[in-house]
Parts: sequence; C-alpha cells; structure tokens
Amino acid sequence: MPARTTAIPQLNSAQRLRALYETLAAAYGPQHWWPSQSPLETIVGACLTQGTAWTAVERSLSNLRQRNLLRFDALRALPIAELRSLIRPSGFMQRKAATLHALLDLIHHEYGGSIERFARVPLPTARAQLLAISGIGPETADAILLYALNQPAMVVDEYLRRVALRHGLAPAHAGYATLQQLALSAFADEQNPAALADHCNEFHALIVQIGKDHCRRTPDCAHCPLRADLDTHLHGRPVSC
DNA sequence: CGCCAGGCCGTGT
DNA sequence: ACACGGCATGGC
Repeated sequence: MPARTTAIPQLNSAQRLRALYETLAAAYGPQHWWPSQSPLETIVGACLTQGTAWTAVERSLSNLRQRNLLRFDALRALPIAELRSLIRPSGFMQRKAATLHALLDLIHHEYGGSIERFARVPLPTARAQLLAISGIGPETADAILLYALNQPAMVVDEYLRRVALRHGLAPAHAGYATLQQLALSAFADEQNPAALADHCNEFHALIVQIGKDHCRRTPDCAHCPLRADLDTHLHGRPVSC
C-alpha cells in the first residue's frame, strides 16, 4: 500500500477550486465567451438560454439577426407578439418575451438605452435592478453582469453545483450564494476587478464546457480532464466527477 | 417515445 | 427555508 512517500499538502477548498480551474484551463484552453457579437446579443442570449439548449437559442438569435433586430431601439420597438414568435425556438416564449421587454425598458428608462452606461453602475446596484425583473434570477443576472457588462460576477450553474458536490467542495444543501462565494474564493488573491472578471468569465465557461462533456445527469467521467488530477491536486482520493 | 437543455416563478409544506 | 410542478420547444 503505497503510502505516498511524499506528503501531499492538504489543500483548502479555495485552493482546490483554484486547482480545478487551472486543470480545466490547461485541458480546454481559452473559451472566448460569451459567444455573441455585441453586449445586447449577450443579454438576449442570457435570457433565452434559461432551461434551454444553446443550439435552440442560436435559432432564435438568428431569427432576430436576419431581420436586423439585434439593435436596442429596434428590438424594444418590436411588438411583443412578434418577439414571441421570433424566439419561439428557444421555448418558454411567453415569459422570455415579457422578461426581455422589461429588461429593455429598464435600460431605456434608467440609462437612456445605453448598455455602456448600465455597465458603469456599481455591481450590487445593477444586480438588484436585474433581479427585480420577473424572469431574471441570480444566474441570468450574473451572466448579464459578467458577459455583457464586464463586471466580476461569478455565474453559478447546475454544472458547478454538481462538480463541487462530487468533489466534496460543498455541502449538498449549498445554495446559490454559498456556491458563488466558494467559486470566488479561488480568486481571492485577485484585487483588480477587471482581472477578476476575466477569471470569472473563463471559469464559468470552462465549467459549462466540462459540464456538457462529462457532468450531465448521466455523467461520463471516463475521459473527464479532472480525473487525471484528482489525486494530486484535489483531494488525494478517487472521486467521481 | 422519453429525457434533457447554459432557469425562474408560484405554491404548498 | 426547501421541494415541486409548470412553463415550450427541439435534438437525440
């Protein structure tokens, strides 16, 4: 029994998250998220992707793009019924159309339709305004803050929850805020907000990538890039990912 | 056919 | 505070 001859330092959860991040980054490389042409498109995509496969979202975005409607004023002027029909492919169209419209109204009334200006608002303020809109919950709010407004908001999703649980990094009952703090703790040494935002950006994108590849409800851990480094970096004992 | 996808809300315990 | 069903559509 092998008894490791060299002692492997016991890492705390923040260090383990950081190791997990580095492992994913090495395995997958830069993700270049969010896949969109503009902040407005990012916002629309963030709303449309709720509970929906991204391929379906692309069809909706394509509908809008073909009609040259991925512009703020044009999109806001679009009658709600037409918006519904154009975003139909991504599902939940009633709610999503209403949510999108409410969001465009917020940006119009509070920031003169300038996403730029919205992006300069302090993160907690912008987050509260987003969460006040029916249909925008914590994950969508943080996705908009991070990928459209370049704010250092860590996005927590089901994949991160699964990874954290399976690696013993969070209790089973951990809620959104707990998981967000946990993920952020990996970058506690980063004081620069812009640099922190870059880490948040990459981290969430990597989690989604590995999630799609291996962490579905029926996990495929056989070729998971986290598997090779589990023993050495994460906890020193075999754990499924 | 059944399950799932880059969630959120309202309701019932 | 948490669990659960509904919301809609399309890919596999």
